[in-house]
Parts: sequence; structure tokens; C-alpha cells
Amino acid sequence: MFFGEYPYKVDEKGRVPLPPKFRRQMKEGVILAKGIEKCITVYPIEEWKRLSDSLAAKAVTPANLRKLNRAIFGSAFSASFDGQGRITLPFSQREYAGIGDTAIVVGANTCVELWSEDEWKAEKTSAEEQASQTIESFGE
Amino acid sequence: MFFGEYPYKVDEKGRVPLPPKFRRQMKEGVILAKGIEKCITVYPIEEWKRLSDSLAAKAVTPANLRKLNRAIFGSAFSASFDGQGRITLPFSQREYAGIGDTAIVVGANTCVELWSEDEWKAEKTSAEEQASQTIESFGE
DNA sequence: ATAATTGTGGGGGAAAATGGGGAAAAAGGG
DNA sequence: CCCTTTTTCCCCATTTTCCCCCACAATTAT
Repeated sequence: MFFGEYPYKVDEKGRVPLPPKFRRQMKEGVILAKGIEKCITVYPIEEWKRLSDSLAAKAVTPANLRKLNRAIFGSAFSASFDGQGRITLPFSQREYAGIGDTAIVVGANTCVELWSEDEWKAEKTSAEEQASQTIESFGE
Repeated sequence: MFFGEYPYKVDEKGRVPLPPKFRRQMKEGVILAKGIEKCITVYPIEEWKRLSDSLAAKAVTPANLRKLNRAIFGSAFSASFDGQGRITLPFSQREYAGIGDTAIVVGANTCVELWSEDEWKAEKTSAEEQASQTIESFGE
């Protein structure tokens, strides 16, 4: 289970540390996937397998399945930690998420997300707004 | 399991490297087949056998099976890696997929696909669109 | 205070990407 | 059938990239 929000430097080789508490839950390595929103999603491999299997099972036709496989697997990369607890982000994904020399590492329960400062600021306010509305609506 | 998306140069002899991670899963060689979409599909031979067997089993009449065999095996080529980890693409397949001096190598779970830059760009957006629809309809 | 862990940066060696050269095999034409 | 031309496969060379290791400052724990 992943919690919290941490800013980290991304060096010019594209390496980012993850918090030690996160690393210890990802000893077997991780899969980096394009997030639906403008971020990079980091899955422990077991979680990735569960997720990709359940998605592939949703495909209704062979053509449908091929496209799904392309979208899901085509944008995914495996990564592992170096001696200093860092993973290297593929350039294409950094570009997609707009991550420059700083990444915000966000724990999101079953996975971890990497955001640029700007995108995270925007997403955070919109997420909080939507969350408080959802909470208010409970009272009715 | 194949994933990720990598651009590679195709030299004038039609040779393309595959990522080292892919090669290690294809030590026994590969089969190159025309994709249903405008791409070349690369199967590890074990996967190819499974696939062609299961297809042959679906043929309902002998005439049907003969046609299926022609379509499937007629367009397939076997290939193996040279000392630098490259495979040579038959000219007919390169032409079919519209691959010039650059090929996008895409991991699609059980197989690998080779695309021209342009075709991949188009296919990628359409695949992502369909995937996000599938994902949205997934929750709950 | 000392030791250990963590964040950040960089260097060097191995592997990979890319481009040709040349011998053997295959194809084609007289 | 032989000679010529083309193709295919294997090997060599060079550049680039990537990964692993080391260094050091800063922070935390003992």
C-alpha cells in the first residue's frame, strides 16, 4: 500500500529515486506505464500482472484484443532499482508526463504515480474538489 | 511477455535489431507473418505453433482448411538473429507494412509487431482511444 | 557523536546500435 | 554447362548508449 507525496530530483540521465518505503514493496521490479492522465504509473510487477490479465479478459473480439494489447503493452516498460534506489524513466514517458528536472512521487494505494510539478498542482486541486463534492453528496 | 515501444533503423539490406530483452525470449528463432493490420508480426516459434495449431483446429471444411493454410503459411517467413541481434525482413513484407528506413518495434504481450512510423502513429491513437473506453467501462 | 541511510551527481566499462566488406550460395543468361 | 550477376549470410569496425559502481553531502537513527 502506497501513501504520501514526495518531490524528487530527476537527473539528466532520467533517474528518479523512490521513497525507501515504496522500494521495499517493489523488490521484484516495476512496470512503468503511461497513465490515463498526464503522468507515469508505476506498478509492482505482481500488481501489473493482475491488472493486465483482467483487462485482456475484457476484450470481446480478437481485433479488440489486439488493439488493447498494443495500447497496454506498447506503452509499458520494465525498470529496476540501481544501487541508490533509483529507476530510469524512458524519455518518451518523461516527455508524455511533462517531467523535467523534478518529479512528484505520489502514492496511490495499489500503485505509484509520477507527475510533473505543474500537472500535479492542477490535478491535485481538481481531485480535491471532486472528492469534497463526492463526500458532500453522501449526506443526501 | 513483450512490451515497450522502440524505434530502430532499418538498413538498406532490410535488417532490423530487436531489443535485447526480446531476443532473449526468442532464442529458438522467429516467424515473420503479415499482420492483420498494416504491420509485420513477429512470433517466437513456440507461440507460432500454438497459434497455427489452434487456427487449423477451427477449420470446418477441407477446402476451408486449405485456404487458411495458404493464407497463413504462404505469407510467413522464418528468420533468425545475426551476430549483432538483427533479423532480415523480406522485401515483400516491408512493402506491405510500408516500412522504409525506420521501424517501430512494439511489444504486444505474446508477440512483437513492426510498424512504419506513420502507420504506428495512427494505430496508436486509435488503440489508446479504444483502450480507455474499455478501461472506463471496466470499473464496477 | 558516530554510524547508517538516503539524496544527488558523475565516470568508466560493457553492451548495443548502426554501417559496411567480402565469401559462399543462388539465380539467370548465353 | 559455364560464366556472370545477384543475393544472402557472416564477420569486422565504429559510434553511441546504457548500466553498474563509486563519491560525497545531507539527513536520520542509535
